[in-house]
Amino acid sequence: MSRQEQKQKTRQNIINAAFALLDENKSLSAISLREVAREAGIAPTSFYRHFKDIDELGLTLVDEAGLALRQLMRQARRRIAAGRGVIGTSVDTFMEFISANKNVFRVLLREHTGTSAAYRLAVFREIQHFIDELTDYIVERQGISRQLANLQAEAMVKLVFSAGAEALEADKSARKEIGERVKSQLRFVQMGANAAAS
Amino acid sequence: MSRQEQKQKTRQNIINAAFALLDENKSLSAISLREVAREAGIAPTSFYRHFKDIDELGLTLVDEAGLALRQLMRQARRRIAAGRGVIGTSVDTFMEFISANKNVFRVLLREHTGTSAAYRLAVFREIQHFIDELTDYIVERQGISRQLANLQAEAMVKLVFSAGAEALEADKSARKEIGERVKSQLRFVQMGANAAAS
DNA sequence: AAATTCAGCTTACAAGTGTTCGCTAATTTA
DNA sequence: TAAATTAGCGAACACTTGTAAGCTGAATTT
Repeated sequence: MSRQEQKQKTRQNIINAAFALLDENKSLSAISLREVAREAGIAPTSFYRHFKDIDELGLTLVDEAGLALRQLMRQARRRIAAGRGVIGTSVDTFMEFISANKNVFRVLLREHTGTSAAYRLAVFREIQHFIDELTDYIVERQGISRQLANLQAEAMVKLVFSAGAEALEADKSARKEIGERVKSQLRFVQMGANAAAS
Repeated sequence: MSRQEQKQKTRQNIINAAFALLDENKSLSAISLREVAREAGIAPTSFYRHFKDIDELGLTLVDEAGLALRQLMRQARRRIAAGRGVIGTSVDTFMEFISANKNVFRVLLREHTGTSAAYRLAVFREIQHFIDELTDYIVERQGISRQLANLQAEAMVKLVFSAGAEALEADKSARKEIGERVKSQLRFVQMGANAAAS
């Protein structure tokens, strides 16, 4: 294994260790450098060979989480194209993603209202990205004004994220129920926006 | 001043100190006992004369915040009774409350997705309370089924809280804009729910 | 083959943490 | 008035934290 490869691997170990520590009882600002190092199996001081700060690691995690989110969106669109309803498919895909990547979603959720302005901004950007893409989709699909579509998209994303927050700690059957509720609520929003357009 | 009075006063000092520390960069789980004691002007060890834990203080803060929220609701209802639209009045009242009690609202927001299960549950209960009261109001006012009203209320509260989160860090003009946006979104939800009822 | 680079290590330190113990001084009770 | 209670304090404890300094050994370059 070349030196570069090894370094890359250790870096990934650190990232994985951090995600593993971000369970329901720890936020980004609460994980310590030493803790991460311990989990990653390296000496505390070796951490600095890979990240300037613990904050730099944090921002990396937010980036990775945002990336995963975008992949999720693509997946949802693919499924929609294959038939079925937009809202139903999207929510189901989202819920599946959450239960399969709990800690990834947790980072976004937690840091969205967290204590670090930098993290908050980073998460905000990821969510905005999400809203923008949904806005495009709605404009195209429902043929309403961009402004209305944006309001609708924002409301929908917020509702879905809120539901996701609840779903994180729920078991399978509760998650299903949460999913159904949010689907109804999304339909309210959709109908309301369409009504407002005419 | 009697001994009891004095003790009560010190206790309140501790609570106030804690709220003061909960600015945009600190969460409940991040404030240390010693920090609070310093701010309250007492010795670290004296803290234990008033609270068993720092967690006990945390739950007290959540309770106080919830109380403030309920007072807010009452105030909003009073204003509505005095005329004007429901949604407009409620949102305006809410936004005023937030800018006047930033740290109080911050506690609810932050700990809602925070790292302590106990805090999360406590906040969840406060929000649920809020939703329940709104549900009653909607049933009475819009004459739709309890189930639909509950879905509507939940969606509305979530949207308002999300908007509140943004408003916390915004300046006055941005806050106004956020308020207008969420009002539109609430109308979407309302129209959608009414449409679903018929 | 010799020189350079550099990921990872050990050691060390100052600063902060929660919590125990025993004391004091003043209020409250008997 | 004497005894009991108790809010608040200082000292001390065993931790954990971030980070600086300097070394080692193996991969890389010359």
